[in-house]
Amino acid sequence: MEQQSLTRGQLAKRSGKTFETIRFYEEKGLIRHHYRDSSNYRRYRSSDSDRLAFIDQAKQLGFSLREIGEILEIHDREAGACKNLSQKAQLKLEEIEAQIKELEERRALLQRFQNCAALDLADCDCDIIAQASGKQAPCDCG
Amino acid sequence: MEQQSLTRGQLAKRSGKTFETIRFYEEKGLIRHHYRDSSNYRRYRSSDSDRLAFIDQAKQLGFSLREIGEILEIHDREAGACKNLSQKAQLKLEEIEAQIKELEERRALLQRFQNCAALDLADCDCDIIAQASGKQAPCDCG
DNA sequence: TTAGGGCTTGTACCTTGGCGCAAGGTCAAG
DNA sequence: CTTGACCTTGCGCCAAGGTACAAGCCCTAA
Repeated sequence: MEQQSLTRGQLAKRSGKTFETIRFYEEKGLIRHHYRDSSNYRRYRSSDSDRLAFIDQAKQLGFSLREIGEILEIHDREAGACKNLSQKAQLKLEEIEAQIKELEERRALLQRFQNCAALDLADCDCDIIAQASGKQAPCDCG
Repeated sequence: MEQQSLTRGQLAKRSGKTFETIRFYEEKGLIRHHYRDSSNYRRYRSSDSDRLAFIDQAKQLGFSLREIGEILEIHDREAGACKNLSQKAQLKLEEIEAQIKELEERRALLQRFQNCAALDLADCDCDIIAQASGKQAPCDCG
């Protein structure tokens, strides 16, 4: 049994994307139509909905569309290209570690700011702007 | 002694911003020029460089320019407006907590993917795309 | 035959945080 | 008087990840 071909709208429906998004992904090289039918309509393989599911998963993992494009290209080029994929995953993992670290620092900073700002005293004369330049010491506000 | 006024370029230099960024921030309402001189040049207070330093700090804390605008507006409107600022900081803190949680989940997902992809076997026939749709079980690759 | 739904293309728009260029006004020094 | 540095305005551009709309073609059913 031959693989069934899908129009853009059909593929969109199956994959939970919009009609326009399919075109967008195709422009970005993430998917390709298989052929054009006699009405010049794009025809996709039904397996392309798996491909779109993969794109969603990869987005969840934090890969950008550009990166997903690279991953898919590797996948299409070399069968079972685990090595390259593993490298990409490793890099992304390091990126995420760095992002977490950054956010944790930001949280600490913000908590300090919060400690200051939370002291809602009527006679508070701290000036967050003067503090920013270091001209005024961080206030105790009380 | 009067506060000295600065041209756009002077303020830019002092605050480590570009000439254009100053205009951009002014369009966004983050800063305001004090007056226009006889040549129609914008003139800023020298204290505006503190304001720009504050903007930088707030960006570090994870506030968007829009949010910083709101904070500055509160600051300008009410002296020592700690209460509102505290609320904003609290919200941002919660936002950051959520982002960290999300990244940690992403990290866990990615580690699982990594465990699979790292098995770089010549005879690996796992297909990450078929896996994405759930049609193929995650491979052991060996 | 006509209405509708689906498809085609090109193009513009959205947000965020700016950058960059052109055409012109202004000012001080040489 | 001219040159260069500085300023003015208005515009268009970038990435990312889409969304949206118009004008037109295609096909089918009533």
